[in-house]
Amino acid sequence: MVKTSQLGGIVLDFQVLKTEKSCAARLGQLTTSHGVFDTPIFMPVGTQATVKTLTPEDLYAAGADIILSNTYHLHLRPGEDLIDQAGGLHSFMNWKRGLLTDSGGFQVFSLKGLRKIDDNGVHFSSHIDGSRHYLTPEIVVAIQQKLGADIAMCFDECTPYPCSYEEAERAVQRTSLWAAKCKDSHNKVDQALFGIIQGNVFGDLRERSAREITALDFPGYAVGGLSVGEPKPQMYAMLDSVDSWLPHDKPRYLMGVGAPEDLLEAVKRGIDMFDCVLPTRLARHGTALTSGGKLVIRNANYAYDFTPLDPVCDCNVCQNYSRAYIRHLIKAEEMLAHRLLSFHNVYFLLKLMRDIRNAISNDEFNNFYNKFFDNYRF
RNA sequence: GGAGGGAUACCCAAGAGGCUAAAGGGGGCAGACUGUAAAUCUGUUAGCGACGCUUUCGAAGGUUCGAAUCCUUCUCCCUCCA
Repeated sequence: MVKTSQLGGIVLDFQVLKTEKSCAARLGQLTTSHGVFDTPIFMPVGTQATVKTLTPEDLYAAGADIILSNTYHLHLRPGEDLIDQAGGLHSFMNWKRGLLTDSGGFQVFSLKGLRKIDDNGVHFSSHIDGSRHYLTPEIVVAIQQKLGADIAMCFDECTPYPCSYEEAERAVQRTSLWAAKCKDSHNKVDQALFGIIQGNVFGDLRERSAREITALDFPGYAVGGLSVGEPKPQMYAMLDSVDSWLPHDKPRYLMGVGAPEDLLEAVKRGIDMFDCVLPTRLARHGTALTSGGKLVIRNANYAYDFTPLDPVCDCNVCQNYSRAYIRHLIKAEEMLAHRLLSFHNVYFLLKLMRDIRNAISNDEFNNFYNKFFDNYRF
C-alpha cells in the first residue's frame, strides 16, 4: 500500500526484497517522495497530464501507484512554465502519488517525419501548429525539473524497426552522449534521473549501451527502443541479458511495454517497471483485456452477451456492467464506453502486477506464469 | 383536373450508351494497435462450387453488337397551379 506523507525530500530508494530462484523475477520496493511502491509495477500513461478518460480518483481506485507523463507534449502545451506556476505537475493535475516524465525520446521515433536529429539535439516541427522547437539533453532536463516528477528520463534516441546496424549504433552513441549531458545538468534533489539503454535488436549494441549507460551511474535504468514493431521473440531475446548487464540493486524499467504476455515475459527476465498506452488505447478502440485474452467487445457476437467483460475480474466495471451494454455504448459512440473500458483495462494490468508480486512473494512465479498462459488465448 | 420533378445496393447519393458489379458518404462486419500526432487507422460490404460465372439501378416491353443510361406503357413518390 502507498504512503504519501512524510516522504518529502527523498530522492529515490530501491530495495530488492526477493529474487526467484529459477528465473530473474524479483520483488522490490521503490521509495519516492510521493509514496512507496512495490515492484514489479505497471505505470499507466497520461501523456498530456491525464490518463485519457480517467480521473486521479479512478486511478487510485484501480490501484495505480505511479503514472507517466510526457515532456515533449507538455512543453508544447501548456508549457512547463505554466505548470511550474501551478506548483508542478503533481499539483497541476491533482495527482498525489508517483509520477514519471518521459523525456521526448519516444517522439524522436513516433514523430519521425516532423523532426531532424543531430548530435546536439532534435529539431521538432510541432504536430499541433508546425512551430519549431529544439530539444537538447540540457533543455529536456530543465523542462522535466520544472514539471517536477519523481522520476525523470534521459533524452534518448529511440530507433524504429527495422533499423540498420549503423543507424542503431549511431543512436547508441548519441544516447550515451546525451545521457552524460543529462546527468551533468540535472540537479533537482528530490527527482531521480534514469538512464536509457538503446541498441535496437542488436545484442552487441545493447550490451555496449548498457555498459556505457551504467558507467554513468544512474539511480535506475530503462530499456528503451523495444516494442517498436519487432517480432516478440526478438524483443524477448534482447531482454534475456538484462539481468546480467544491469546492476541488481537498481530498478529496471522496460519502456512502452504492456501487453499482458509481455509483462510476464519481462518480469521473468528481471524487469521491475513498465508503462504502456495499450490498456487505454485498446479501450478507446473497443477491446477489453481479460484473463482469457483480448476481447474485441465491439464485435457482433457480444451483442446479446449479458455477462461481465471478464467473469473473474472484481473491478467496478465487471461488477456492474455487461458486455452487451458496453458494446452498445461503443456502437453508439458514447464516451462512457471509453471510460468503462479504460478503467477495466488499467485495473486488469494493475491486478496482473499485484498477482505477479504475490506469486514471487510466495515462490510460485513459475506456476503463475504457466497458469496465465494456459488461460490466455491469443 | 393541369404542369413539372423523381424512383440506383442496408441508408443517403453520384453516374446520363461500352473503361460500371456501379464513385462518395453513412451504417454493418472484421483486422490492427505496446515510452499516445490515435474516441485512430486498415480491409471488406449482390450471390456463388469465386483469377470464373450468375442476377442487379421501380415494373414490363422495346431500340442497339452492347442499356442504370435511349424509346413506350404501367406503378409509386414529391413540388407547384387549380
